[in-house]
Amino acid sequence: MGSLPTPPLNPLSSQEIPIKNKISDIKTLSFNKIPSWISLNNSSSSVAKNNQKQKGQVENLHLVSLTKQGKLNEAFEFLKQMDIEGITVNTQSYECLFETCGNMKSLSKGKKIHKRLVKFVKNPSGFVWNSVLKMYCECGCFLDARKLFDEMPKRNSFSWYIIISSYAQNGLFREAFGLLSVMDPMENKLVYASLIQEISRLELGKQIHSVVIKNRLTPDAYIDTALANMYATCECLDGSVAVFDGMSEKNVVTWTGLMVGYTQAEQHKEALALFVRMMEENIQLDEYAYSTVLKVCSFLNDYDSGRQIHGCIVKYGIDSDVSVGTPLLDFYVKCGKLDDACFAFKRISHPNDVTWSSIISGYSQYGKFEECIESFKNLRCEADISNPFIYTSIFKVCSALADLNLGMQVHADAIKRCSISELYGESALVTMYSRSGRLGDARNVFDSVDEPDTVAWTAIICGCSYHGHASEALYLFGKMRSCGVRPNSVTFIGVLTACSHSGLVFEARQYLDSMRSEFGIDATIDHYNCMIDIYSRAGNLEDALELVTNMPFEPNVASWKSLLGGCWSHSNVEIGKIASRNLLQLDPDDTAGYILMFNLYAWKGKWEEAAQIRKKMNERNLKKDVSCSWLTIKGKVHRFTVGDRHHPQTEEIYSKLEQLNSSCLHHNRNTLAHLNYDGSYIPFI
DNA sequence: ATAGGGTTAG
Repeated sequence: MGSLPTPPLNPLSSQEIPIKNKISDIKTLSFNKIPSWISLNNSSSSVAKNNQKQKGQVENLHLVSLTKQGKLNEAFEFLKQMDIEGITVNTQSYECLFETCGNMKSLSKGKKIHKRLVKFVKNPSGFVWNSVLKMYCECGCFLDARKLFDEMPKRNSFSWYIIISSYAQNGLFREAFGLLSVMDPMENKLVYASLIQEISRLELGKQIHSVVIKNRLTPDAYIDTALANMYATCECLDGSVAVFDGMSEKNVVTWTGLMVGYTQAEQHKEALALFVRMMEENIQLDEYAYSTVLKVCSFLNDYDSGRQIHGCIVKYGIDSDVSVGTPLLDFYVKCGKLDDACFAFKRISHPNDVTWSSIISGYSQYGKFEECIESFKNLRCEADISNPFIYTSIFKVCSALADLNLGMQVHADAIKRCSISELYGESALVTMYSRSGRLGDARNVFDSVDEPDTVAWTAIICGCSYHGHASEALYLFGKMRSCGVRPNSVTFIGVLTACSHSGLVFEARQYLDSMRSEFGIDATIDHYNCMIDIYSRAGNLEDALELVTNMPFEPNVASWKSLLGGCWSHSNVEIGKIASRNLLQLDPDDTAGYILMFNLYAWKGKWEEAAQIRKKMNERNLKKDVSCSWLTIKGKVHRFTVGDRHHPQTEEIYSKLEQLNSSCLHHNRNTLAHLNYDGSYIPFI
């Protein structure tokens, strides 16, 4: 049950998420998605007998399928059976096996296949040899890789490329340069480009630049572009610009590369200026250039430039191209123009997962929850597309709606599709469960996180705090620190809220002070407001007032409201007057300012003053904001507002409420006061 | 050789 000023949106709560028919999916899937339980073992020999020409083809395909799924043990078992049946393993299968062994860094299996290759395959092609070489490189086994490379019967420029770029990727620049020096540079420009691409240290970059010059590989658009990008990677934008300016032939890739360089150096204005130059020089722009410049506009929040660029895109007729349309729609999302984003989205002829995640996250970020869920439903009906980004956004929407039913469905769906993003998705799930009243499930999700980061820890700490489990929240905060994870400003909101709920005034003050001294985090006004709330709730109204007036921020509505709330709970008219006066000065339309003060005067029997307040409120024609609460039962949302008697079971509900209320009587008057304040029994106006 | 998406609070 939650309480929000806006009515809950719950478009999916009583419906199922559309899940595409699994069987029909499988028919259209490519072979590598066929699950391994569809075994061809039993039928394989008969298939082979029926079609002698295709002997072994089905088996090899199955072998490839198992391998591509990473089921290497099953693949090896199947390989044994193929041997028993006398079926030859073809070249494609070998290549695939080496590729997967490399990807999975399974050196022992890779070596076995290598031995097999040598034993069974006469005169393998250069292509196969390169796949063996790549496997050794990817497994990080450079001794074997080098041995193979030196002895390789069919060595081509791709072999040089594989080993040299692998050396470079692993930081083995000495070895990379060693091989480079014995290679024919003119025949292997690609190798140079790949090596240049891997360099992220300026000294090394300069060295290779001089090698390039010495070997007369420049001027060359390809090489020089790589060099310019390399300087950008080494955070030496001057170097990039120098190479760029020295180039006589620049192509669109060169220009775009420098634009990206400016972006990475957070010089977005310069990037945009470069784009303008590109247009002036009549460079034929491609989708990469548009994509990059649109991201620049997003960063700059430059709606006008973006719209002009949109115009060019339409003129060139590429707004339906997914690689331009997606950054375009995301640009509109970042500018908060969701209608424009939606328009751009609809123009894209083949939206991909990035497109969908961009529009869905847009709706989620701007609180368009209904549209967000609607898009998600459309996606599930229209295409077999999903990714962890999309689910993360949906989890967030479920949190906002506190819709446990939908949240659990989507969670299950995400598990089936392996689409829960580490940390991002997991943290969103923690919040989703905790805000839906399932702290235990939130904890389960948190406990399953491999290495929780600041955000994940913060999510569970805030969850505990939200549920009033202050000591657990503070315990987790300690544990977070002992795990060496640094808290941030949001973490302290959670910690301070926890203190607030259990009246830990002294501890809260210590946490607040430790922010700067121990963690180097500057407290924001939100942190001070938490502290004011803590003092106020605990009845330390003088301390609270002192903090409001002397904190390093101008008090805002929330600061005074906390103080006024405390004055009401602790019946302090004097400070209450100060608080309400300031509150109403900042926001004369804030009803809480009037109501709390009215209640305070009324409680004290100061009817005249109370009437004054009420008069002022009437003069401004203010009505108390109507809050609503809701709960979902069997997928149906039951919504309640103050004094509401529309529900078919009104009588039962009110009698239960009466019962609950009388059992609360022994509590302090705050409990009742809050009920009154909500207007459930004595409507204020 | 160049491009596009997500998380924690109130």
